[in-house]
Amino acid sequence: MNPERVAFESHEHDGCVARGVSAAETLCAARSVRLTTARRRVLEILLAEHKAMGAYDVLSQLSERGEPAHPPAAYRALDFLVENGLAHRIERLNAFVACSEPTTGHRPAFLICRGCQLVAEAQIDPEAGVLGETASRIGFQIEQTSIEVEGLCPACLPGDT
Amino acid sequence: MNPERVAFESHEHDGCVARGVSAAETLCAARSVRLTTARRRVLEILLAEHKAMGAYDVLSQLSERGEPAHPPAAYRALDFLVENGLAHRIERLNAFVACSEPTTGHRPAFLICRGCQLVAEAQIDPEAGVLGETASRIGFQIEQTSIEVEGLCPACLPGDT
DNA sequence: AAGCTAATGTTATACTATATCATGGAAGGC
DNA sequence: GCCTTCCATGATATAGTATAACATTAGCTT
Repeated sequence: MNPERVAFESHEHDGCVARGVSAAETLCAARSVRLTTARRRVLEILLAEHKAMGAYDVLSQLSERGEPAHPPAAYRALDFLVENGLAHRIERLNAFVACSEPTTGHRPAFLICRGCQLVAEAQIDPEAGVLGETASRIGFQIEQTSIEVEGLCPACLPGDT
Repeated sequence: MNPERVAFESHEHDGCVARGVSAAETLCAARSVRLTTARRRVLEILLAEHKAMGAYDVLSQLSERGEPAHPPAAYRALDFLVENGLAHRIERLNAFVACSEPTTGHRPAFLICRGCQLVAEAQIDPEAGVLGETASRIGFQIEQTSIEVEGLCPACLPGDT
């Protein structure tokens, strides 16, 4: 399977939420961190789309489900998910997306379609390649990376009618 | 010269502002766009540091110089500079930095030091390497890229006292 | 059950960015 | 020279994103 294709391929999406939550439970248990109700709800909301959602989008989804819906509720849950690799922050969009491969520690790159808003994750090691080479040459120690590209996915390319 | 080293190397910084403004003038003339006073001031402010500055940091610098200082004044000038490749937006920081190589059209990567806040620009072609390969394999058409790494520059690494 | 720690509730506020409409100023045509 | 046109700026208001600070609750350990 090519993780980076998931979002753009048509797929049985129903399973995404269930599988994602289940993977998260396993991961949290292994780490002895608590996937509380609030955190699980937010994860479910993110998993329901392959799109990036703003914190306030998440908030209104919470509100629709009758959950507490003040900003810190959303941000705290999102922070937890990001810290634990269950979600990622898309800096270009000030938004969040569920991780598509939560079992592996990783620093993915993102392909963001400006047509359909889908976000795909590509498993890329930023330390490899020219960037890592440049960093090590000048003695820069990489801690965090954001690699985000915006453009058009195959389905949104003109000509694909 | 290695452009990506500029910010982290000690250098005669006085020249940076003058050279940057002069390069901007040439570039704007060539393109028949206007480097107005407001835009030049903002560019000077950015060039005075190799750090990323928030729009409101720029705004208070403008205010200190007796320039008009309402948010649109800063954002408009910053937008102009970014559109014309004279400055870059650092998404991770919601901030802006003067371009260190304004003469060339480019989509640079950024090395952000969390110790001293300096931002260095690395001339990297994002379409090369694994990312471009992945994109073309799945048929994703890249339009914009943000490649930003955060970490510690040589001078801020512990052990360098 | 007591006591500790992590998580959540609640309110207020800080920070980032843009919409909108009014005003001013430079460049080219007549 | 003057007009027109377009681009840039002024000015005000407001939208959108994120966190500070402190009170309260809930889960775990003993």
